[in-house]
Formats: sequence, structure tokens, C-alpha cells
Amino acid sequence: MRYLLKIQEKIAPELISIVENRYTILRNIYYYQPIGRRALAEKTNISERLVRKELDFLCGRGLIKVYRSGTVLTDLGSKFLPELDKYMKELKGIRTLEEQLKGCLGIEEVHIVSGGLEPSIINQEIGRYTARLLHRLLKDGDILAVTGGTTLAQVASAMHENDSPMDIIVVPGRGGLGEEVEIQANTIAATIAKKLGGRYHLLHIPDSIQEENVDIIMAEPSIQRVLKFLKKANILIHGVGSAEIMAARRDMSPEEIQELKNRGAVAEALGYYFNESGEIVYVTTSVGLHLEDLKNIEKVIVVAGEPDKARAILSVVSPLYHNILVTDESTAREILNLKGVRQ
Amino acid sequence: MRYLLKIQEKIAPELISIVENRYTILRNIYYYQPIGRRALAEKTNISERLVRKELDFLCGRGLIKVYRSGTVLTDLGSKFLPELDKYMKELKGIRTLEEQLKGCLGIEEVHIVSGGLEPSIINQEIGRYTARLLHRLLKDGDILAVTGGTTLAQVASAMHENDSPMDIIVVPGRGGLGEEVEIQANTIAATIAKKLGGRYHLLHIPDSIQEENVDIIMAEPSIQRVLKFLKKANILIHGVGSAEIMAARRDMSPEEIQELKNRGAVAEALGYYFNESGEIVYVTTSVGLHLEDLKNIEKVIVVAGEPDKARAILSVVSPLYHNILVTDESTAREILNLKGVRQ
DNA sequence: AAGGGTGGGACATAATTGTTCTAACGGGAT
DNA sequence: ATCCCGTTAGAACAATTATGTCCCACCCTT
Repeated sequence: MRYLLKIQEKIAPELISIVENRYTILRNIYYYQPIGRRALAEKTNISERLVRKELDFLCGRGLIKVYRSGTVLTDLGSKFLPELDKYMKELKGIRTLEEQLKGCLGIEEVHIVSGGLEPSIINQEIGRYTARLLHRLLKDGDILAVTGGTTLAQVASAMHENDSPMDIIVVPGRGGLGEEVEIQANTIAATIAKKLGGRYHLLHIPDSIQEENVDIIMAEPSIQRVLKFLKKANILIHGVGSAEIMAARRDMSPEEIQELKNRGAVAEALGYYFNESGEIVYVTTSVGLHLEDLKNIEKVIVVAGEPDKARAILSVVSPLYHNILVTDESTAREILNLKGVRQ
Repeated sequence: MRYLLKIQEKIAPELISIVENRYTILRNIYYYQPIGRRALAEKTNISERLVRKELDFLCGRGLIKVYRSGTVLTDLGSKFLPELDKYMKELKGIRTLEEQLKGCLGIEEVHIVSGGLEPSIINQEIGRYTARLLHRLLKDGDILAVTGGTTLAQVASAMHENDSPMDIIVVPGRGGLGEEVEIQANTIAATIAKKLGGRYHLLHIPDSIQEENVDIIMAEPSIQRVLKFLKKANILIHGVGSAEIMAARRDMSPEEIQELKNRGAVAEALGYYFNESGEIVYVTTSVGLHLEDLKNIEKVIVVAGEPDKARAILSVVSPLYHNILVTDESTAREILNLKGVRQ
């Protein structure tokens, strides 16, 4: 399979740029439809005339439809796009990247989404991909734990409504980390549960509670009930943040932030802060899953894009805790760079 | 595998003609090297300028070398060509053709050589391919039976000398069918045996012997010895001829030829003449393998190109007797046409 | 009603392609 | 050895095609 494409690359190397152009255009249409030639040209860095040519081509293939108001994906086109994803992965050697990253991180599965789009869109792509992955992975009886963050929010919004309700329980992995509602774990858990037709339980915990009050909160029956589900969760999906952004997003005091910096924190996940070597340097006093719990969870999926997170991902992800990583092409390459692996 | 190329064909259909051009050019260089631009252009029906462009490209890839005296395949090029063969088979859907033909004929294996060359070259291609197949198939201890014919002669000449001699015996499948020396079974058997570094035994039998003398000849010890090997042959490779051409090639009397026509003979193989329905309508009184013997031979390979032989192949090849068919693309398509299979 | 987007058209320019010419090389015959 | 013929690559140039750029009439939204 890979073999044939290798041969092809030798005999027709120009193919890659041709297909890449069309792929990029299709994906941009997907995200911005209806969209015009000029806007597409700008987004894709392909000249307007070329975009037009490709548009004509794609139109002829019935993948898109050009209206007065702009270009739109046809049904055929949106069905075709996931297939193209697969194809492009092979063509651009992303499958190889996945293997390298797998070996490098020692993890079970690595999924990489094709790059070549704007960062904001890449996050959506990761969401779209992870959503598909989740749909495949989840089965009746599962208890899914999720965390917050922009990436997870994308996953939630990219999931589609199930035809028939599933017997699934979704719970937030940690409570009260003081973020905006849309990207809170609670919101995301609810969204996903609703789309799947499953149930959900939320953790309502004050943003920053005193250390001495934790036990009191924990004793609350409503909290206890959710924590019981959490302990039984067999799938966890969580994001990774860069330490400073997370610290800012959660209303940390300046002293705390300084303390984090002093300790060399670069990454955050599940309320834990890690330094470059992957050591835990700080833990927020929050309620829910603890790092050690991850070892008992069947499938732990970590999802994170954006190349500036490469270092963070590297320090967080560990075969001890994680099974699956979902990221994007440029982040993957950056991680391998940091590790000194040549591609 | 096939799947990816299907996707590719949808997103980049122009690729096929690009690759096809380069493939055709490469193959023509292989057969005619050193050859010039103009001659190539004529043979391939590609405009001279295009040939030049592709030549520049192939040169840049190090697959060919352009000399004052013409273009020549480099070592890399000749190593690359068989890989390209494989790739082209997938790309042009020849693998699918093979499957269809396999199903249609009920045979174990079908090998189809990519078309798009002049008929004379196609025969060489089939020879080249079959030679590779034989090299792969043969193992020490084998006894190989071969017949005559232009196609088999190509096979023989396309085989390469073995580094180390093989423990193999090659014998002609039938004796004395009165053809030119170069395409006689005896000659071919000797050639193949020499190339493999094996032994061979020949059948020297008068061209057209009287029915009543067959037994006398058969009793000859020298003949008996060869026949004994023949009965133990575990691989047979034979060609297929159209009835009229074969009748002419072997000096048949006008009455016999008329008789053949009356009986509706369309195909010949191993001295047997078949009508359209695959029934045997005539047998030359010759010495050697009989049709029934084929059932006991491990691998029977039938090799035949040229589209006008399609009907002949169809009536000769049977799962009862044959395991492997080697032919070319246009013949394959013609056979499927005759069978009413749409491709 | 106006403004920012749209597709289609126009057109100059660049690139590709078809065609022809030429000088030089190679190989066979002398 | 040498001449000669055929074939070669390379160059040149015209014809065609692809491409970059800009404009315009239109439509939708605001």
C-alpha cells in the first residue's frame, strides 16, 4: 500500500501538489461554505485563477456546487472528504509520522490530522477527527470522562446526534477549574451525552476552594455520586494546555503563577502541572480524577493540537497513563523535532 | 490498496495519463535502447516535444541517461521498471481484470501484462513476465515440460542465466510438430535448461509419422527415456495457437486443413485442436503429453498474447487442465468481451 | 440603499507544446 | 582508416494553452 505510493512518488512527484491543492480547497469549502473564489484563494495561498480552475474541476466531479452566493460542498463531496483524509494521510506520509510518534512516545495509538490549514481550523479538524474516533470507540455500557478546554469543546461540537440513544454515561473528569462556560468540562460532558443520547452527571464545585474544605465538599452526596461514576469510567478523553495559558485562564493569583514559573511548569492536564521532564510540579486542589486513576482506565485519549503545545504534549503524554494521542501534522512534526527524530 | 487508488482517481484523474506516458516511454526505451526522441515519439504516439519533456524528467530522476547516440535506461531505471509494472497493474485496474478473468475462466491464477505497446513488443513483455514467473516458481528437483511457439521462444530468451546451476530437467512436451527450429519445443527446452543451469532431454521425432509407425517409434529407448521424464513432469508451460496459423506452420496437407475447418477448429494447444465450445475436434498423431496427463501435473501454465487469440484461449483454457494463465491486457479484455463480461 | 461579498468575463503575460531546422555523432560499408 | 548515411540531441520559434490580475454586474445582508 505504502509501497505503491512510494513508486508513484518516484514516477509522478507533481501529483502531491495537485492533490494537496484540491484537498486544501475542499477542506476550506467544508469549513467556510458558502465561500467565494477570492476568499478561498486568500485562505489557501493559491492564486485566484488556479482556485477557479480547481473549482471547475471539483464541480465537474460533482464534489462541490458553485452558486451565486459561493461554493458549497455537495452531499457527495462531504461523503468523499473523510475518504480523502485517509488517502492524504498515506500520500503525505502521515501514516509514517504516526508510526514514528508512536515509537517515540511509546504509546499504543497515534492519530494525526493532515495539516495545511489555518490554526483555528486545524483545531476543528482535530475535533472532527476525534469525534469520529469516539463514535467508533464508544459502546453501550461505557462511562466516559471528559475534561474542558477549547479542543474538547471542538470535539463535542463535531460529534453528531446518534440515531438511537446509547446507554452511556458522561461525566466531567475534574470539577470546577474556573473557565468560561463553553469550554468547561461540565458543559462538554453534557453536550456529548446529549448528542449520544446518553446520560450525564455534573460536578458543581466552587472555583477555588480552600484546602481544608475539600473534604467537606467531597462528602456531599451529590458529589459522591458523580465521583463514584468517575471511578468506574472506562474511557477518558482529555486535553493538554500550556502551563501559562491555563494558569491565566483559571483565575490564579499572581503569586501562584510565579510559583508555577519557578518550578518550571510547561504543561497542564487534568489539573496537574508538569515540567519539561514530565515531572509533576504542581497540583490544583480540585476534585475528581487523579493521575494515578488513569492507570485503571481502559482507554485514555489525549487530544491536543497547535504546534506551540508540542513541548507540553511531550511532557504530559506517557505510556503509563495514555493509550491514544490525537494531534495534527505540524504539532507531530514539532514533537519529533524536539525529540531529535528526523523525519 | 485498490481503495486508495480509487480515491486518487476521483481526486486526480489526470494522473493516469501522466504516468501512462512515462511508463510507455520507459518501456519503449527498455526495448529499443539506445533510441532517440523522434523514434520514441513515433512509437508512443506522444508528440516529440512532450517526449522531450518527459525525457528531461526521467533523466532528472536518474531513470534514464540521454546520450548523443540516444536514450538509455540506467541501472536504476531497469531496476525500477518491474516495480512500475506492479504499480501500473493496480493503477489501470489490471488487478481487477485479473480477478474477473480468473472468475470467468475458473482458473487458479491469471497474470495480465499491461498493454499499450506494439503487438510485437507485447509478446516480448509477456515473455519477460513469464520468465520472471518461472524463475520464481521453479525449484530444485522440478521437471519442466515446454512446448514450442513464438511466445514460448520469447519466454526462453527472456530468462536470465542462473548464478548457480539448478537441479532441473527440461523436456519438450510433444515431439516433432514441424516448425522452424527457433520456435521448436526442443530448442526452447534446451535454451531454458541452459539458462537455468539444468539438464534437458530432447524428443527427435519425424515431422509427420504414419499412424502405424507411432508404436515403433515409441518403443525406441531414447524416446522412452524422455517420455519417462515427461510423465514425471510437475510443471508444464505451453502456448495456444489459432488453428489456421498452426495448421499452416506445420506442414499439413490441404485436405487435413480443410478437414480442420469443417470440424470448426479454432484453437490449438499441445497438438490438440479445439472448436469454439472447447471440444477436441482433431488430434495430431504426435508423441508426448496427452491432454489427460495435464490433470496430474502440479502446475500447468498457459501463456498466450495477441487479441486475435482470445477465442482460441477461451476454448482451450479449462480449470480441468490449467492452473495459471499469462496474457496481456488487450487479449484479456477481448476474452471478457467474448464472454459478455463488462469491465 | 449601500456595502461587501459573489461568479463570470476580459485580457495581458507567462508557460507549455508542436514543429522544424541544424550540427554533430556513431556505425556500417568501403 | 575514412567516408557516408541515418539518427541523434539541442535549439529556435510559432501556436496554443495556462495563469495572474483586474473589472463588472449581480445578489444578499445589513
